[in-house]
Amino acid sequence: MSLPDLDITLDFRSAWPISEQIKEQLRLLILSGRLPAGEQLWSIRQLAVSLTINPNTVAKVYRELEQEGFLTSRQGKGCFVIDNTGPIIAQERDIRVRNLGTGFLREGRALGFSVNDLIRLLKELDDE
Amino acid sequence: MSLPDLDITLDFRSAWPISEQIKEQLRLLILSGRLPAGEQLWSIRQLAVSLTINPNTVAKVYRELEQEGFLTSRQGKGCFVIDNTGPIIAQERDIRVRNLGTGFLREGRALGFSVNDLIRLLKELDDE
Amino acid sequence: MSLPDLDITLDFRSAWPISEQIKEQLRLLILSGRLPAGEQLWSIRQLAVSLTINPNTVAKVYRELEQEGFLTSRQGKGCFVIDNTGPIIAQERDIRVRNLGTGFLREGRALGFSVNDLIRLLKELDDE
Amino acid sequence: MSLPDLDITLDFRSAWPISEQIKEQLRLLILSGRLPAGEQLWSIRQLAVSLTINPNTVAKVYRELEQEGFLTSRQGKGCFVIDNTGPIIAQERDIRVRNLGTGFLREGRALGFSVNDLIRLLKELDDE
DNA sequence: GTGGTCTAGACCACA
DNA sequence: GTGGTCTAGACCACA
Repeated sequence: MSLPDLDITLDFRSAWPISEQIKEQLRLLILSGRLPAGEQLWSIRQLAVSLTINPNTVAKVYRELEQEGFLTSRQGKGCFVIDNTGPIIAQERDIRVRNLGTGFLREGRALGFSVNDLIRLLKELDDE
Repeated sequence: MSLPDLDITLDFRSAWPISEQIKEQLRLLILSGRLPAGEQLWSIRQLAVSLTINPNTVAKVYRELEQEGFLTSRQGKGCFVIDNTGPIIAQERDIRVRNLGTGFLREGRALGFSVNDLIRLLKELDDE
Repeated sequence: MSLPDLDITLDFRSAWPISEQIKEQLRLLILSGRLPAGEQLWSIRQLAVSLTINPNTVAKVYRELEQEGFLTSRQGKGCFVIDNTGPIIAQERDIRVRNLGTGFLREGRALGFSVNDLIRLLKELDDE
Repeated sequence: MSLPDLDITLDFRSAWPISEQIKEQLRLLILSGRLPAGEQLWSIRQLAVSLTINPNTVAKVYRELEQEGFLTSRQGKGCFVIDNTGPIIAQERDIRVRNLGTGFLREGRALGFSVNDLIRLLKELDDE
């Protein structure tokens, strides 16, 4: 299979369900373009084996991502990344990064840090 | 009750367990000092009613936060915020903000944004 | 349980999956108001027993209807019909009846019947 | 190929099996006479290519429609529409339109519409 | 082989 | 008791 390493990591001990963990990581891979538009995804069985989880769980993940519009599946053929180059995806990317930024700002402030503290931190983390 | 509005919001439809949602928000309120050291928390029943959830859930939350060292409970009196001005708390705050920053940086980059994009975004969000 | 007889009938031999059969009938019960707004639905286990199917199948049905906005579920409490008296539901009802009418008209014509034939048929069926 | 455009449309995302979707549309084309008696149908390969599905699926469809009496196949020559002008076909047409009407009436009523509402709707749709 | 549905049953979170 | 997640495994439709 020519798919790149998906680089999906699961925390089986987390309260966050593993299906949600996979969904979030796949969404990010698609939005970021690391999974190119039209690309065939790992088959349900392959991904299940490689993550050592049950095929049903992967099937649920794919079904829900299909409903959200991130991929399409076809009987007997496989699952494919939808076109992720359009303006809707670009907009979705913007929304996500803004949400992340807002969360970081809000929590950071709640912990007693100023915007400048947070910016300094980002630069510092970037240098590492 | 002299406690300020706790400003805890729950998403009942989320896959993230309600108890975890409450714990995370209480941790943040304590770390940030918005719940001052020594302050008495809402009683289990009060919080349960005000969040429209079962007292068992609140009891579990308090029990676990006590184990983590965020609260102490005194038989028959209630639960109280531990001293949140010490160096351990300060260190904990640093760890959390670094984790948040790392996450923001990682996800932001994955979505195709540079550190400078992210910093610009933080400034922009700060001005609003 | 005070729920009225749901009057859901399944055809286990159909190519149409039973989960889809249930979904369609529940949608209709909700849109028609026969399941009143806010009403608690049969529990997953109750409905599974009464239809002699697996609870997982009912859970899937409820989950998908929740995503479509027909009901909401709460951990440990149950599943509830959403407010079905609003204008959106009225509009949805209109859309559905128009689709049905269009389909009837199109297929009827394809079979060689005129609109008047179809109207006559409706009256005749109504008298029975 | 002199066959008219078959005008068969498939919904690959539907829970309704693709083979059933094709069968139903072919039945209607034959019953309606749009596929004239004795007419040669598309070859299995042609139809498969034009619908972007697997030849096995088309073969299965043709085999089942032959069993139902809608087609006949002649070794090495192809599939042909049976005579659709006889009384049996006329009767079949009647049964189908009655079923459609019954369904429209039942669902329409369930949604809160009267027979007169439905008749008015049919007239309105006919004018468009 | 690939996706989709369904059953059976364990286990957890919440009421 | 009630919903939610997950595993294990059968069986079907489609390629």
